[in-house]
Amino acid sequence: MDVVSPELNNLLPDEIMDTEAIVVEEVPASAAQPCDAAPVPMETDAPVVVVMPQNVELCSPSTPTPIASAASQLSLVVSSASSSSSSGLTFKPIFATATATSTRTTASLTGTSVPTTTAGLQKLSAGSFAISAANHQIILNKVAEATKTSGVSPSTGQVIKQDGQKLLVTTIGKSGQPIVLQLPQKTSADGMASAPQYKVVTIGGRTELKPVVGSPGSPLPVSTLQAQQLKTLQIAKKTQVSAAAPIKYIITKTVSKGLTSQTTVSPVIAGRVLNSPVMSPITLSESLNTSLQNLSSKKIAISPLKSPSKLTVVSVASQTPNATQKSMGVPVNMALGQQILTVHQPTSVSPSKVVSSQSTAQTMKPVQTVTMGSSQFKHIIPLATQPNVQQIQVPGSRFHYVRLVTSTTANTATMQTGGPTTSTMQTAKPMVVNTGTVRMSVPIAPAQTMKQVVAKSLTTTTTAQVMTNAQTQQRLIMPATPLPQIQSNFTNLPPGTVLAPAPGTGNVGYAVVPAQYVTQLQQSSLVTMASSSGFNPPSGVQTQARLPVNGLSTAPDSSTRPRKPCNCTKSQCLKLYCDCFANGEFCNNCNCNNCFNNLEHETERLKAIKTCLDRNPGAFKPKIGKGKQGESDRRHSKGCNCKRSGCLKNYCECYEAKIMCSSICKCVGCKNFEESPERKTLMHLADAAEVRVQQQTAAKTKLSSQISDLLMRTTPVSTSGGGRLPYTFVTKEVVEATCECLLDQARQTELSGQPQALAERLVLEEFGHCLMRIISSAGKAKSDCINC
DNA sequence: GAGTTTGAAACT
DNA sequence: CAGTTTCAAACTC
Repeated sequence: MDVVSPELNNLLPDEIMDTEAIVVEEVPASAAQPCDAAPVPMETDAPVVVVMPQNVELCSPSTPTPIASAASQLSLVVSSASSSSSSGLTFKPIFATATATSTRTTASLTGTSVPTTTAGLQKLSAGSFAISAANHQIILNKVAEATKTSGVSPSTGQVIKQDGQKLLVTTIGKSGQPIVLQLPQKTSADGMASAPQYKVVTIGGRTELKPVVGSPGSPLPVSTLQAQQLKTLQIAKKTQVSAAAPIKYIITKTVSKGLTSQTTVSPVIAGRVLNSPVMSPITLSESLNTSLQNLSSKKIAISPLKSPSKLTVVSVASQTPNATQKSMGVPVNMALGQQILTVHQPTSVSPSKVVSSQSTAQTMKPVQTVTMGSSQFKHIIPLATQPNVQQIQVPGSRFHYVRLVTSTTANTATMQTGGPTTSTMQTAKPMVVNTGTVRMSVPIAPAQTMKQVVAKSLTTTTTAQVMTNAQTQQRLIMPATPLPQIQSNFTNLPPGTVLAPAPGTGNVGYAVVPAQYVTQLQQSSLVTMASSSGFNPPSGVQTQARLPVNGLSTAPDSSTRPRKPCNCTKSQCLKLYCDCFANGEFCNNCNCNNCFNNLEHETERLKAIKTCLDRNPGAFKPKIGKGKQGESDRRHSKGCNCKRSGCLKNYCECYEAKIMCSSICKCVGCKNFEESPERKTLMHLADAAEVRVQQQTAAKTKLSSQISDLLMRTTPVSTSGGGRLPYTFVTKEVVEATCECLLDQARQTELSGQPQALAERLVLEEFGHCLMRIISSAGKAKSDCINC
């Protein structure tokens, strides 16, 4: 295992992983807040929520409730308020009111406009199960009065009881992905432990409670979960928990886009933080009550991202009272003294993209099992493709942050391989975190990237294979301190895992991994897998998820559009001069020399990132953001400083971004403003050029069509007479199409200001091209006729 | 494709 | 913070 030296770790940007202190109040779990309580800020202001690129629908058993997802998030927060023996969680559907508070952060995270109807995290009263239509969150609050019974109430059909625990399910994503919650083993009157029950929360489907034979800590039987994509959360009865210092569990599960991708379960993050002086436990209610204002100033570290939409940061822990906890994209539930489990499960792609891999998905039910039980707080987390690298997908995210946090008061955390897995998750390698107060912010891969990787694996091999191999290939850069502790706690970490102590935090570690890093890891895993399974992956290792998925091309968007290769020669691609680096990407297929922006130079790269952030904390933030009120929606964050280009060339960042210069620009002789005639001219020319290209394309297409049509009609003649001369193909339609091409060419040359002589020449050349097409077609027709 | 221009980033 | 240098992209020929 490679370990990053403390010196290097100190170089890592604090902004990325350091979290701001979060003021939380310890509140009894029973203190459920009304559903209309203050919404919990989502997104970046909250530390523990995982953003899922996938839309999820949460439906109550009786009344399926499709949820329009403004964001893709799924988080499970389970908090144990007391040592109560009863095991029950109430699940009561309640629709929360939408609030606009969370919208802002969402937008900042995703870089896209989010409907203001996004509702904050809804808090449910006891025995209730709330579904936030906007945020798609389900909060399961432990209710004291609900402890009498466990299981699903017929009337409500939504009761999941867990004594002393709250279960918060926050999800935004697509439907069809049930979540199975194994209720704590209930002790019957005769003292015998009853079979654990699994609460199946079908997102977008029905909810059902399934008794399952097996120990709480054991994986779910395959038979029970087959044919379903399940997310299993096993909640063992927690005992000996101090009521004064309730321990809460936060389980955040992320599901990536794609229905079948779930089978290729991605790395899981597991982290747990015990109560500490600085981290007092907070109840769900508190987290819900935590206003955005409180959290806004405590945003988590942000990766060097060019655009917020690409930010994938999961922050998790704060070690010192003064430590701040920042989180990108996650609502906070980050409570001190909470156990936090972040599980990322890249699930699938949109149904339309999963057709071909559907069968595979069925056979590979990714099941994530988290056992939180006993006083030891053991967490058994079957790890997916990258057991130790929890991947939280945020669409467009480019950077991955992995953070390990150990509590100073925590017991020695140990991580060991979990028990045998009998479920379909054969590949899932359970990871047991024993009382390890470790929080891990997991690297996140761009949704597209993840989806692509998943798709490839699905189409070529089984998920199990992917997972198994991924484990051996994964490599995690995790700042973690103290190193010895972390290392001892994560003996299962695959070779190459980098752990480093975070600067000044004593025992806080983190890792910063670019999205492509994960992609590379995954792809390398696929390679390994291929070697054992006979699958030959594409030669291009770093494809950035732009390949078609199952034969269906993924709709390219701005975030996934191929980036121009860089040509850096002196910067080693470790300075912002390099667009790749500036965008938080690895160089791929670039023309750079002596490139260090790759996996082979991780330490240098991290150091460079740190340096950039030290110099400018916003170095990786998007340059184009929203302007002030009354100004254009988009403007350069810093403004340009152009002197000679008039801001009408691509040298100007404003012009390049197709936005006008603003008041903050320091440019000289700026012509990039609304009323600028030069700008209008340029815009006109640009538009005209685009139109011309379209017209020309259309004309040529038409010409080809006419010729083809003509060939179809003249073929019989050719067969009888040994072929027709080319001029016989010059029909009225062909002439018209040819003229359109010529006129188009003429217009183009005229608009471009070409001399008349040149224009005439170009037109003639175009005419020649047209004739050649006609002749070629005629020849082809003749040839075809001879053959027939 | 080589050379020039340009402005952001980096440096002092 | 301002001036200078470095750098790579944009641009020109």
